[in-house]
Amino acid sequence: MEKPFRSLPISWNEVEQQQQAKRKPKGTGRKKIEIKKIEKNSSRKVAFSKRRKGMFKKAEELCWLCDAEIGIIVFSPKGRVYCFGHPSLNYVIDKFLTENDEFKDYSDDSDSNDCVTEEEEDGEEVEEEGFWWEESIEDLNMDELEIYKTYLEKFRCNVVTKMEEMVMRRTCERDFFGVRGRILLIK
Amino acid sequence: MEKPFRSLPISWNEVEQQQQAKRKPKGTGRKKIEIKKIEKNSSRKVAFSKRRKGMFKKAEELCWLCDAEIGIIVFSPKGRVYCFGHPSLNYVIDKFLTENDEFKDYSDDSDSNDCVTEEEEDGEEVEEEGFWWEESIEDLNMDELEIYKTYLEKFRCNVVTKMEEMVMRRTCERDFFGVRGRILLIK
DNA sequence: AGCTATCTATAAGT
DNA sequence: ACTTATAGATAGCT
Repeated sequence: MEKPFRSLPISWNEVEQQQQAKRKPKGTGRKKIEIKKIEKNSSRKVAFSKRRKGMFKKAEELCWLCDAEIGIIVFSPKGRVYCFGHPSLNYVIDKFLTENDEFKDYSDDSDSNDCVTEEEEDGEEVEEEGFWWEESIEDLNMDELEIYKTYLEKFRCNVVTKMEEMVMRRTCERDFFGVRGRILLIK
Repeated sequence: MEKPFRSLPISWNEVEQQQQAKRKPKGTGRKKIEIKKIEKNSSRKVAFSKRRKGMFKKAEELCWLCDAEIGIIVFSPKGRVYCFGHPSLNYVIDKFLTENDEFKDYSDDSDSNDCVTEEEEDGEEVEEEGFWWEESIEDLNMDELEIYKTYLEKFRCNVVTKMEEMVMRRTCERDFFGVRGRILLIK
């Protein structure tokens, strides 16, 4: 055991720093916890906030990395709701409920081709008009404006409802675009 | 620098182990990745599976630790659906939809400005009556409708901007109500 | 489906 | 809120 000191992969400086750090830790660091209800009120609130954000971030990353569609609804014990949705919560819920209703045939592909982006369906006629609210209303005539007004009513109703909810719950995380959809303006 | 060896917090054995480990790493270890769509098919599949499981675990822990109610729906790009629900997915969705549908009278406005900043643009007139989009447009005449249209243009422009931003970020968590403001309808 | 180095999330403490 | 040590998640291999 007569190795020369210089063979150590850790320098004296580093060792000193480590020892120094051990003497006066600025924080205690993360501890292992049991996964059971946190009884202390303040701790539970902090954990809820941190972990909720963490989970939503994970969801966002999963959407982005793997092109997934995700909807998340979280109710706190107090009943406050927090949501995440991509492309929108209502889109995901609708899709889920629809698929649940019509007994869709999920033939087992044994996971082999999952998470593979589906190519454009050729037969599907997709209107490329865009969203109705993206249309300019400058050129609309009175009749068209009337129709627009109808859509607007529905749209505004959703906005107001959403806004009141958000204000009440003091959260701005709620997906607003429940009214998202493509509607062709009749001309 | 004549410290005795025994003051080292790291033993020779540990040092040897570390050096040994460096010589023959059994894996390359985790690498930092950009959060954008994983183009390689196989990698995306694997990431989707791992991260989906990870997220569901996080959700489960959040439920247990903080007594939360959570529902999660995930669609893979292929269209396969994966769910999580506590106490059950249907319970959470029902609760969410019920709260969404029924119009609630929120009389407590003590905290109503928590997540929004009221801002006056360009010295515009500000009224305390309410939001212009809360007004019924049923009774507006042509001139008033014209004015409404002008506000709507601005409003819609904000909505479109926000939406594009959201699509860019692929998240619907963002606060949409940057456009909130009180504007008096001239009558 | 396992392994491990490394990155990331987060429990405690300030 | 901010910091920091550490538990936990996971990218790249096999």
